[in-house]
Amino acid sequence: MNIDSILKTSFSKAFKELFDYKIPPADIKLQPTNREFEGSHTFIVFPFLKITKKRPEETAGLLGSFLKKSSGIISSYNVVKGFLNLVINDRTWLESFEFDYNTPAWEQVTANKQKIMVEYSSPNTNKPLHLGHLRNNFLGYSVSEILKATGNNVDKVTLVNDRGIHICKSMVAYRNFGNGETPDNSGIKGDHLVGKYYVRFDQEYKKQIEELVLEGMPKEEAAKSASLMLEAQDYLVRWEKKDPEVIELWTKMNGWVYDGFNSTYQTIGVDFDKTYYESETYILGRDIVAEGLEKGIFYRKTDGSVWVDLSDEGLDEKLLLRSDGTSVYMTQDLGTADLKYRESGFDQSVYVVGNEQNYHFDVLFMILRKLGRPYADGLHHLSYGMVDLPSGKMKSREGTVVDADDLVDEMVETARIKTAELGKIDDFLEKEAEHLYKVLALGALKYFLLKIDPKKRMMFNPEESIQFQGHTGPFIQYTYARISAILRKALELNIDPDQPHVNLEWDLHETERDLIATLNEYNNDMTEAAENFAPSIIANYCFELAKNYNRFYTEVSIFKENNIDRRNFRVSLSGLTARTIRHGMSLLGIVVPERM
RNA sequence: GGCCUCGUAGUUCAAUGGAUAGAAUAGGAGUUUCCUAAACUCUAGAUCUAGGUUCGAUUCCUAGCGAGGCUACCA
Repeated sequence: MNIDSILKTSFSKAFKELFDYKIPPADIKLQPTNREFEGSHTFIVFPFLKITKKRPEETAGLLGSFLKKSSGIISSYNVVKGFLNLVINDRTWLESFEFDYNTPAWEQVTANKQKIMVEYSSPNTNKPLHLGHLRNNFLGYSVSEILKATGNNVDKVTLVNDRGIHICKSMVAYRNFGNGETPDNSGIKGDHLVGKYYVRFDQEYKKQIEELVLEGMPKEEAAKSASLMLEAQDYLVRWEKKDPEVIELWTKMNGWVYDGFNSTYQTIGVDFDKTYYESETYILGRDIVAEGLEKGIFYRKTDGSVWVDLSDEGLDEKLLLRSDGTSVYMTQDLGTADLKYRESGFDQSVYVVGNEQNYHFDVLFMILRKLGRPYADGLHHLSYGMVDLPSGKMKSREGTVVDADDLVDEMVETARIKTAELGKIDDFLEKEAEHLYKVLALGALKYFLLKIDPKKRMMFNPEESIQFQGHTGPFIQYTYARISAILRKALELNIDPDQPHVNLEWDLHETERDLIATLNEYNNDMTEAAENFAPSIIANYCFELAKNYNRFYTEVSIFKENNIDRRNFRVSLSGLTARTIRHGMSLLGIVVPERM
C-alpha cells in the first residue's frame, strides 16, 4: 500500500474540483515534512499559484481542507507560508503496516521484465585486485541485485583482459627470473605471484635502461632497445601466432591468476554468469570497421588507418584501426558489444567502468548509434569515481596501492579484536566466530564503499573504514542482531510470526509511526536505486531504518508492555524491520548476523 | 592549450529548484537494578569567491580561484 500514491490521486482530484485544473497524479510532487513541523508529507503550492490565482496560504488551506474531507487518510493539516503539511491518521499507518507486513515492498515491485547485462570487475591478469577493483566489484554486484529485485532478468558478466603487452611482461620476467617458482612451491597466491613478476619486469627493465644510458645511449633509444622490452614484444608477436611455447606459459600463468581471482571473488562474495576473455574477443570488430567504411561513417587515411570523425557531435576524431591493420581497444569494444547483443538480446547493457574512461564510452556509444545498432539506446556506462587515499591517488609505482586480499584480512582481524573486547559471543564455536568476523569485516568494507554516490570520487581512510560505529555496515548488522534476539524470545512466547497483530483503533507512539513510515518508503527507494544504478540509495535507506529502529527500541518497551496485543504488534513491527534490513543489505551483498 | 567532473561542519558523506542546509565521526555533557551500550539523548560546528536567472539557488547560467580526470596508431 502506497500512501504517496493515494495522496497524489487526492491532490489531482482536488485541483480538478477546486480549480478546474487537470493534473495527473504522477505530476504531483510531495516531499517529506521537516522534523520541526507536524506531519509527514508536504506539498508546496508556489508552482501552482498561477493556476489557483490565490495567495499561497489560501491555496494551501483550500487544498488541505479538501484533502482532509475527501481522502479519508488525513487527520489534520497545517499551513506554513506556501507549505501544506499533512498529518496522516494512525489508522492509515496501521493499515499500511498491515499491508506491508503481508506483502513486503520487494514483493510489490511491478516487474520490468527487461533483459539487462551488467559487465563489471573486468580485471587484468597481470596483477592482483586492489581497492579500486573492490569498488567496482561491489558496485557491479549490488547494481545487478537491485535490478533483479526490481523485476529484471540480469546477466552478470566480466571481460577478462588476459592478453597484451602487459601480460607478456610478466611472462618474460618469470622466464628470466622465475627459477620455476609456482604458487604451490612458494605458497604465494597465484595472482600475487604473477603480479610479483610484473613488478620485477619493471625493475629489471629500468636497470637495463640505466646501463645502456651509462654506455652512452640516449634514454629514448635505450627504452626501445633494452633486451627485456624486445623480448616482451617478441612474446606478443609469438602469442598472436599461437607459438606453442608462449601459449603454454601464458596458459599456465593465467591459470594461476584465475585460481587467485576465484579465491578472492569467493571471499568477497561476487560472481558472474558468464566470463568473456579478451584473447577471444580482441579479434572482433574488424568487420564492423568494414561495415562503417561501407556506410561512409568511417574514413580511411592515406596511410591506411581507419578513423571516425565525431567532431560534429562535440567529440573528436578517433582511431579505429591502425595503419598496419591491427585493432585497438575501441575496435574490440565495438565487436564485443555486438557479441553481447547476439548472445543475450539485452534491452540494456551496463558497463561498470571507472570515470577515467568516460570519453571512451561516449565515443563507443556514439559510434554504435551512428551505425544504427538497435540496442544503442540501451547502453549505459556506470561511471564511478576513483578511490583516493589520504596520501593521494593510488600509484602502483609508488607502492601505495591497497591490495584487496590484504585489506580483507586486516578487516577480519579488526572484527576479531573488537568482538573479543565486547565479549558477547564467548559461547560461539571457533567456526561460528570466524564466520562472524568475516561477515562483519565484509559488511564494514562493502558498506563503506557503497554508501557513497557511485559517480563521486571518494576518500578511503583506512582508519575510518574499520570503524564499526555510526554510519557503518556493522551498525546496521548490530540492529539486525538485536531484533533477532527479540524474535527468538517472541518465538519462545509463541507469538505468531505470520500475523501483523494490528488493531486499527490504536494511537501510535511517535517512534512506531516513524518506523512504519520508513518501512513504507522502501519501495520508492528501491525503484530510485534501480533507475539511477545507485546502491548508495539503498545503503542510506538501511541506515535510516536502523536508526529509526534503535530509537524505537530504546523508547518503548516490547516484552514489558502490559497489553499483549500491543506487545505482539511491536514484535511484528520488529519482524518486518528485520526482514527489510536483511533484504536491503542483501542488495548490497552484505550478510546480516543473527547474533553479534 | 582544449574538453569533462568536482569544491558543503575539523574530517568523511547527504540534500527531485523549496521551510531554520541533514547525518556520521572527532570535541563537550549525560543514559545501564530494564528486550544486546557495536546503542541512545543533549551540545557546538559548514554551502570556495563574484555576478545573474527565480517568489525562492548547495542545486540552474556566466566569470574567477582551487582539486582531479581525459586529451596515444596503450588498454
